Amino acid sequence: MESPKRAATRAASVERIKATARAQLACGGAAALSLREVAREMDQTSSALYRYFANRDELLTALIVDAYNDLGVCTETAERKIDRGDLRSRWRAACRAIRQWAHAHPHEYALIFGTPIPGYEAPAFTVAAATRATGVIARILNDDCAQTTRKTNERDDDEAARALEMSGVQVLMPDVPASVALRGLFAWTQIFGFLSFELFGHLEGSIRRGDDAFEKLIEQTSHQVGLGVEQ
Amino acid sequence: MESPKRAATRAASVERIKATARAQLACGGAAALSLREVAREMDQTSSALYRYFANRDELLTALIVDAYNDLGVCTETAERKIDRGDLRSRWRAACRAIRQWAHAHPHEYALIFGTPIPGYEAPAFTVAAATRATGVIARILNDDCAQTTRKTNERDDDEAARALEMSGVQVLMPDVPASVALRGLFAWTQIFGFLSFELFGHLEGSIRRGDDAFEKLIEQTSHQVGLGVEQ
DNA sequence: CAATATTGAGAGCAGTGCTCTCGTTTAGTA
DNA sequence: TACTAAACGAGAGCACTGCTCTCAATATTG
Repeated sequence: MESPKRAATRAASVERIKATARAQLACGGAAALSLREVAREMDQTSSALYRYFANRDELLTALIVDAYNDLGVCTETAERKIDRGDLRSRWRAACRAIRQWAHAHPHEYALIFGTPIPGYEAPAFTVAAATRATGVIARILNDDCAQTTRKTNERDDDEAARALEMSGVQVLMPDVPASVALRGLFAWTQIFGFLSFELFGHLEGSIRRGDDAFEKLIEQTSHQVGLGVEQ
Repeated sequence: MESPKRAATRAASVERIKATARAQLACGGAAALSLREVAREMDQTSSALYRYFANRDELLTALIVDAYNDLGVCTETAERKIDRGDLRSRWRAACRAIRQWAHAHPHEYALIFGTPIPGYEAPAFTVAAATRATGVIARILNDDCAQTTRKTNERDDDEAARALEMSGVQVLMPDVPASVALRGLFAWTQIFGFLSFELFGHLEGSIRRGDDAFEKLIEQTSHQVGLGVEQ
C-alpha cells in the first residue's frame, strides 16, 4: 500500500509542481495559471501533471491551503515573539505580520481573499488552515478579556449574541462577551478590508503612505476592541 | 460621420450584448463569461460581437463601469430621500443601500471589489463611475464637518495629512480635517471589508444574522467618524 | 438609383483543460 | 537476481476558448 520511497519522490514532484505554479501565479494571477504552461516550464507534458492533481481546481486548492498556512505561520511567529502580557503590542505585531505577508504575496492574498473561484466550494479540510491567522488575533482578544473582566451593556450583548454564530465564535474566544467579539470581528473585517483595497488598487489617489495609514488603523482597531484599557 | 439611426440601433445591440453577458455573469462569475456563449445565447456568431467590443476585456470593462454606476445611483437615490440635516440617517441609508445592492448583484460586486483582472489596468474614464458611491458617504461626512466645526488634535491632523493623498481626498471632502477624513476612509474600508467577507463566504460559521450585524456596524462606523455628535 | 458603410456568417489559428492509450521506468518481492 | 505490478510520462485527440480574416448581405447616404 504505502511505499516510503515512492511517497517521498511523489511528494517532491507535487512540491515542484506547486512551486512552478506559484511562480506562474506571481505573474498573471489565478486566471492566468495554465497547467500546460506549468508543464512546459518543467519540460514535461501536461498530461503528466494529471498524475498528481485531478484537475486545475485541485491544484488551485492546494495553493490556497498553502497560502492560508503560510499567512498563518507568519502571523503566529511574529506574534509569539511579543511579551504575553503586552496585548496591544501583540495586536500590532499580528496586524503588521498580516500586512507584510499580503504585500509580499499579493497574488496569493488575492487567491484567498479575492473573488472566490466560480462554482468552487472550498473543501472542508481547508478551514483549519483558513482560521489560522484569524485564530491569532482572536486569541489576543480572548487573553485580554480573560485577565481583565469587562463591563458590558447587557442589551448590547444580547443583540450581538443574536447576530453571531456562537458555536463558531465561542470556540475561538470562549472568554469574550458577545458584544466585544462582534467588535473584534468588525476590526478583523476592517484590517482585511483595508488590505484588499490597498492591494486591489481602490486606494489609488486616496492614500499616499500606506504604512502610516495602516499604523493609524492598527491603533484605532486595538482601541475599538478595547485592548489593554482597564474598564 | 454620425448617423442618428445607426447610432441608436448600435447602442441597442451593445445593450443587448451587455444584458446577456450580465445574465451569464450571474451564473459563474467573470471567469466563466464566454463571448462564444453570449453569442450562442443571442443566436449569433461570436465574430459578430467583435463589431461592438474589441475583445473580452473591453466587454468586461463596460460591465464594470455599468456596475459602478448602478451601485452609485442606488446609493444616491436612497440617500437623497433623507432629510439633509439628519446626518446619521443619511449615513445609515447610504450604507444600507450599498449592502442591498451588493446582495442583489453579488457577481457584479465581485467584478468591482474582488480580485482585479490580471494584467488589466482600469481605463481612466472608469474612475468617475467608481467614485460615485464613495462620493455619497464622503459628502455626508463633509456636510457634517461643514456645519459643526470639530476640535481635532493637531498632531493627529498632521500625521493623517501625511498619510493621505490630499489632492484626491480634499476634492471630495474639502471641509473635513485630515484626521477625520482618515477615519472616514477607514469606515469605508470597513463597510466594504464586511461586505466582501460576507459575500465571499469568509463569515461562514461566524455570523448568523448578517442584517443585524451590519446594523451594528453602521452604528459603530457612524460613531467612529463622529457623525452628528456635537463636539 | 448607385455608391458606400455597417453588419453577420463561416472558416480557421493558436491556445486551453482534460482523457485515453501505450511504452517505459521503477520499487518491492520471490 | 530475476520478476511482477504499480507508477509514470509522452503523445494523440476531443471539445472548448478568444480572436482574425474574408466574403456576402444589408442598410444609409449621396
